[in-house]
Formats: sequence, structure tokens, C-alpha cells
Amino acid sequence: MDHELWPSGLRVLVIDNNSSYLKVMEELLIKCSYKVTTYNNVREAMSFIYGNQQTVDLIICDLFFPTEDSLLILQEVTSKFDIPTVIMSSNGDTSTVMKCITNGASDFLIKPLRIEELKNIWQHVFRKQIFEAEHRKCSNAQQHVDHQLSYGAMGITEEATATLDSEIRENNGTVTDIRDLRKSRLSWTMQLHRQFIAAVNSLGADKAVPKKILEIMKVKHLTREQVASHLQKYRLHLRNSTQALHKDDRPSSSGYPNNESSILRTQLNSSSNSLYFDQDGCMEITDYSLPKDDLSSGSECILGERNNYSPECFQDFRWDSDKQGSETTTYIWNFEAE
DNA sequence: CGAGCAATAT
DNA sequence: CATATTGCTC
Repeated sequence: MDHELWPSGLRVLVIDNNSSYLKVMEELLIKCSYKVTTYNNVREAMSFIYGNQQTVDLIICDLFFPTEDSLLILQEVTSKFDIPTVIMSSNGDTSTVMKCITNGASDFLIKPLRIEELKNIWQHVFRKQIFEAEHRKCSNAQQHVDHQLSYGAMGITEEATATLDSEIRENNGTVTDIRDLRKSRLSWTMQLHRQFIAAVNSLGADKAVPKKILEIMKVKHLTREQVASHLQKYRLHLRNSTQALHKDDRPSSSGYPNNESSILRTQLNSSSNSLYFDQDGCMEITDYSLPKDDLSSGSECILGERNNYSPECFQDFRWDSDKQGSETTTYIWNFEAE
């Protein structure tokens, strides 16, 4: 699969009462570098979904014999959890397909599935994201514009994807969801890192463990492993910088006291080539912001308007480093360096 | 199970 | 390069 641009790790839940076909599906999906969970039993699958709503990106479900029951399940899943659901069946007559689609299915696939079809399946959750983002944008600022036409059929591609990550992931400058199907790996932006730091600080240096940090951050689709990895790096850099500051009174070799210069040097090093860690992450100053953590999970738009409704505003925000070609991950750092 | 750490992989 | 994963100890 393509390296950075493939949504690997997309979490797919497959339901089919035929266990051997489940196995086939699993292999195919793994070849697409998705994460797969399979169930041959609807009840178990449903209880899994109930317990892991935030953990399932897409459901692929066989059309079971009592078609009506399948449709009920379909309705429940799509309405209650808002998880895109694909129906597969060996019987592809039009009325069945129609029923599935009208009951909320994102797609209908004829049963001996080829891997090509599964490769493209992520688009359904991607679409959902885009529509949510667009919808939010409309309800935010504009009351009545003729949207229907504005993003009718395929207008989705260019503009919507360009604004997707900021629209989807940020709410008042607070990151609430990191999922971005164009990228396989998470990028720790300043915002996200600040929330991480806020969580660490509010817990206290000793009690800051990945699981609790994750809870406090309240960022959808962020995993404990990702937090752990970041925490590990964070502590490493923390250790390095304090270590450097400390051994600084004993200059390395020559008879100079040279204190300040080495401090400056270490600070320069850490701020230029690497990260945001020292900027607001310095733990020596411990409780620099205990209170304003979002204990109120709501995080509503109190300030109401961000002026980003029209393309013109974006141009104002454009950095000169903003050459379209380059990847999204990098220019964030330019932003931070300033 | 999960934290923490280093090595290793992508 | 930053992030993810693995393997190990506690």
C-alpha cells in the first residue's frame, strides 16, 4: 500500500455467519492493512459495537436470511452509532440492494468479494467525515445558502479534502478527533501537544500515565499506545534538557566557566531542530495551568464565529511556505517556529 | 492487565 | 525524521 497516504489501521468489523468466509475476508482486509475484527454471530458483534463505539470505523455485514432482521440491525447501527456500514450478499437483485441503501447502508457488494473492492472501502468513512465537516461549516455561519448544489455529486474531492483536517479535528482550537484517513500516522501538532501537556500537568508528574492522560485529553481515536509513545519521547527530551542544564556548571574541558553559552546552545538546539517540548512543556514550572482543563466536556463554540467561511480568509492566513505540493505534516512546524 | 524502557521498524 | 510497534521487566 502507499506509504503515507494510505489509511492503514482503519478498523473494520466484519459479520458473517460463514466462518470460513470470515477468514477469507480477514485475510483480504489485512492485505489492505486494515485492522480487522470478525464475528460470525450478530449478537456478539452488536455487543462488541456497543462496548467499542469509538473503536469501529466501518462495518461489513452479510445479509442474513431473514432479510428484515438484517435491515433492522442496519438501521440500528447506522442511526445509533453512525458507523458506515457496507452490506454484502451473493444475491444482488435490485430490490434488495435498494432496501439496504434506503435503510442506511453505505454500499452494497456482491459476495465473492475481490480485494479491489475492499481497497476502496475506506472511502465510505472518509465521505462521512467530509459531510459532517461540511455540515458543521454550514450550520456554523451560514443559514441558508443553496448548499444542495454547492457540494452535489463529486465536489467533495478538491475543496472539502483541503479543509478537512482542520474542520474535522478542531473545535475552537481544541483538537477533539485525530482521525484523518489520508494519513496512516498521527501528527502531534502543537494543539494536540498542548492538550497532552495540560493533561500531564493536571495529573501531576508522578501520576501521569498513558491511560489517564488519554482519558483527560478526550480526543477521539487517540490510542493509549500513541499517548505512551509520545509520553516516552516527551520524558526523554525532558530528561535531556534538564540534564544539559544541570551539568552545565561543570564545563566540559577548558578552564572556562562558560555557563551561559552552553545554556543558550542547548536551548537553541532543542527549539530549532526538535520539538515544542521546552516551549510549554517544561515541567520545572509545574502547575502553570491547572485550572482551565476542559472538565466541561462540551467545549461549545462560545466565541461562535471563526472567520473561515470563505476562501478569501484562507488566503489571508496563508504562509509563504504554503506551497501546495508539500505535505501537510511539515508546514505545521513552520507555524510553530514562528 | 498496563507502565516504562530500549531497540527496532516504518 | 517522528511516530509505531515489539519485547522485555516489573
